[in-house]
Amino acid sequence: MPRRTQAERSEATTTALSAAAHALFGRAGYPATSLDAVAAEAGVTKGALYHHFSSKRDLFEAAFIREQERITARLEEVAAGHPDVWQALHQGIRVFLEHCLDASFRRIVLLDAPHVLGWEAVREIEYAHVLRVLRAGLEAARAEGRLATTDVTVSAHMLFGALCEAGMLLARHPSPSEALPTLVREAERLLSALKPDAVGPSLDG
Amino acid sequence: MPRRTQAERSEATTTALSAAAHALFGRAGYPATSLDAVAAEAGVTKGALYHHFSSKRDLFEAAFIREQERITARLEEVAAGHPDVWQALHQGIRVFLEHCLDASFRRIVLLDAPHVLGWEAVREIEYAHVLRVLRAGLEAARAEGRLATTDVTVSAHMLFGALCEAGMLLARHPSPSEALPTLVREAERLLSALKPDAVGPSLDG
DNA sequence: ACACTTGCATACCCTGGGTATGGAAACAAG
DNA sequence: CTTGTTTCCATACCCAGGGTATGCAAGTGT
Repeated sequence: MPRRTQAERSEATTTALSAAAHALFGRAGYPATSLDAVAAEAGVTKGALYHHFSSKRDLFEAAFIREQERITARLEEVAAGHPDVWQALHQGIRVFLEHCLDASFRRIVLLDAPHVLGWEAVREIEYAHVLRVLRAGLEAARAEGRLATTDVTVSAHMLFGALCEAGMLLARHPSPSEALPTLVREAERLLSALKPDAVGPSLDG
Repeated sequence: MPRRTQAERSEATTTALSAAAHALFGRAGYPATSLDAVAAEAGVTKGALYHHFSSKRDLFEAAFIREQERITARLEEVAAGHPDVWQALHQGIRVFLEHCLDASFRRIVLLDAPHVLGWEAVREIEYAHVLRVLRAGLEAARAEGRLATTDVTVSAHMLFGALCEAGMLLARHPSPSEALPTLVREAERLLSALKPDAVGPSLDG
């Protein structure tokens, strides 16, 4: 590699490290992934790693953000393709659940992130990605007067929690393609609770 | 301590270790808790620890089960005190959310367990505790013809996921006591989606 | 051409999970 | 009450792996 500028070198190793970290964290999980292994996979040494990332946690955060951007891009695509708010939400649910079949996503986002980054940090980052899209969807429905929820943020969070659990359930199922319709149906049932004509949380029979 | 039988000694140190582990894991979290610290807190050494527990993970599992038993006992109490199925479920939601204000519970059950034990193991254990109670509640409602869900297991899981997220939200709120009513309301809204007269997951407007 | 900064490799430190060994106390058998 | 055996646990150690310190070569501003 003759005559590369500093910025080029820097960017090359950074992305190589980020990609290697993403691959290894997603395959083996956080604790089973050593920094030496990441550096080796990226073709550099730990010295380079610590020059660009301050800690293992920092490196993991990069991988986490990478995953967030992937799923967010998919969801925004879906949202853009469906002018009707509820249809967009329904399709978004399906796409999210299908996305949970990806082992790296589950490992990094659902299993390791809360523990490694802490709930606060995860929430912060997700607010700029997945939760932003979900919130936007609910907000749009509310603007059209088609949402009964008082607190959109809370609803988005709870719905997201339910979807994550459903995603794990789906992935663990012996035949995910068979289980998917049921999961989607039940998820949509929960979503429908937010519609204005739902029975609501009254304490009747 | 003059003349103690083997079983007594064994049981004493085991419970001491278990209690110490529970305390430290709950306060500092899994990675920040060293086995030396646990042993010291229990008044023994690592030798004793490894004689009774096979690994750090094993020790954590004991702490996790301890937490499961605590919340499960509370919920069964609630269930027993409310003859009406839906009222029991409503009260159960409130009690669970309030229980999330306990930092040890959040740390051990919500944050660390999935990562340390793996989702499968957590699910297995929760099936014998929290999820068993929730499932029983939903099953009871179904037996009375007051539940629309086709798959009770799936509904229980998703509801549980939503409640955990709500619990984290509650705990992080600057004034949990103020936030609690909203959280409970929204949780009940989701729960009401399972009632037979809810609008359902149809693809209407 | 010069000092100076950036990018990274090598070598090292040290916490902490896990193991191996040995001894003391309790139990079983004669 | 011995004597062999097992249970319980402390001491000492191993080593993987996250993080740090140092040094050097390749780029960079003047």
